Amino acid sequence: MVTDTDPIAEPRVPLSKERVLRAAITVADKGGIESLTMRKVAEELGVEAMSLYYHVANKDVMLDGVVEAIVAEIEEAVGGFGVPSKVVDWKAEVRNRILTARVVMLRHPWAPGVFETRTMMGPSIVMYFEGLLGLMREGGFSYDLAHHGMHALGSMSLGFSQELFKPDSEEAGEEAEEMFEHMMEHLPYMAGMMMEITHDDPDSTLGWCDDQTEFEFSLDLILEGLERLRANS
Amino acid sequence: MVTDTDPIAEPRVPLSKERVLRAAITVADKGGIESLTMRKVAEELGVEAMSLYYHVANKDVMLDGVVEAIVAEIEEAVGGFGVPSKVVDWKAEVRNRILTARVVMLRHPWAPGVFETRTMMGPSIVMYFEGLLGLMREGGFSYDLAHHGMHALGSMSLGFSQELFKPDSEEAGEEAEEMFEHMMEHLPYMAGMMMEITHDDPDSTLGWCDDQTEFEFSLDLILEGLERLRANS
DNA sequence: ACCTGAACACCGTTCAAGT
DNA sequence: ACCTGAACACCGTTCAAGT
Repeated sequence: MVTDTDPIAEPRVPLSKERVLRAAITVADKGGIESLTMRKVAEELGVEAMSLYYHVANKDVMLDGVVEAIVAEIEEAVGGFGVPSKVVDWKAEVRNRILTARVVMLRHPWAPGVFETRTMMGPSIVMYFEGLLGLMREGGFSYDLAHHGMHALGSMSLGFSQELFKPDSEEAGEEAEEMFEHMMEHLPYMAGMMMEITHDDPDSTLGWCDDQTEFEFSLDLILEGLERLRANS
Repeated sequence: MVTDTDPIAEPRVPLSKERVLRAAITVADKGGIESLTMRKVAEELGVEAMSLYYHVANKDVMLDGVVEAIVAEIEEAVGGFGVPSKVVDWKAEVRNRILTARVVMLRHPWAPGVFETRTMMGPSIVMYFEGLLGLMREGGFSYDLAHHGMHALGSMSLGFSQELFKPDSEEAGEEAEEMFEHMMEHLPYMAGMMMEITHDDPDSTLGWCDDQTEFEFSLDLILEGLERLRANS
């Protein structure tokens, strides 16, 4: 049996805000966002739910902390949010930073949903945007255009696009045959697109959308649009 | 007092899926998304919560229905999702359709959050995208480019941009003075942007971001990028 | 200083029962 | 066919109490 002095016993490391946030991320990584409850986080830590409230005021500030922790992961992945004094290729640097952020976000597929419910941005995210803004500024942008540009990038600046209606099942009920009949009749353009695109692609009809490909297409469309505006200003 | 035969009594119109969905939208319009509970919807209808389950299987399918109802509002606002056989200016038509959708979404500020939690798309949304796709196709797009384009538009195609961290309070706690000191020291680019942009603008520092202006800037950036790709293909 | 037990208000949902 | 009462499992959170 385990006592206080048992050398085999786990060290019984005390709780802390950091441990709570890490546990929250672990829980969400394992079970998705709907599993992220105070009680589950406590369980992950081997503690009662009420103990968490000593370290985080409530669930909302816990989620703020989780967002900050994810941004810290991004900071580590990109090697700091600093801005070199001379930026020769702003587009390449911004693109690289965003695609690196995306790698982190893909490790936490539930995170975009949490980011979007946050209303205030903590210091880490501010620093992230400060870095992006700095890259654009040193890359030759006016503040005004850079500001528009950050808005245009939107959630992409943090590496996610929040796809509307991920087509994992799409009309999953119907027979494929019947569904195709229906499409030919009522959705001529969708049907045409499906036929043309699946033509080149041996994957199933649902495999059209390579998220990474679409993300990079959209990102480059915006970055190139901004570069054009910058060059003509 | 009111009895069954009292002619003054309200007609006691029976429940229906449509009435439930309309009530749900009313509740969310009044109190925001967190007030949209089964019990509140029932209360809005003067009925017990459990009665709803006779008309909608559960809350999730109720939300699916709510999304469909909102898209129906969009359909009415744009005058149908049809595609003219000759499209002379795809950009203007797509732009107009999207900005009209935006007007509807602005009436329901809670709706974007609901849209983004939906996983399957119902028939109305499919028809909406069919219409957009048709406009692009008849406007001279290959299916492949149109497909990329729809992904690039993302949630903007339905009229919302889901701003990250709406800066309603942003560091609301600190004194303005102290905050400015802090910014000058640690956030040189943010501070510079703030100074340059607020310079032209008599509004408060937090009034930079006109959502409509930013939305249209982003939308036009993407539409013009797509037009360029279309013209060069 | 740090953690817990009991309790409260509020969810979504089931099910047997009413009309 | 349509609606309801009572009940259950599960939330976030408070508060007085333990160590």
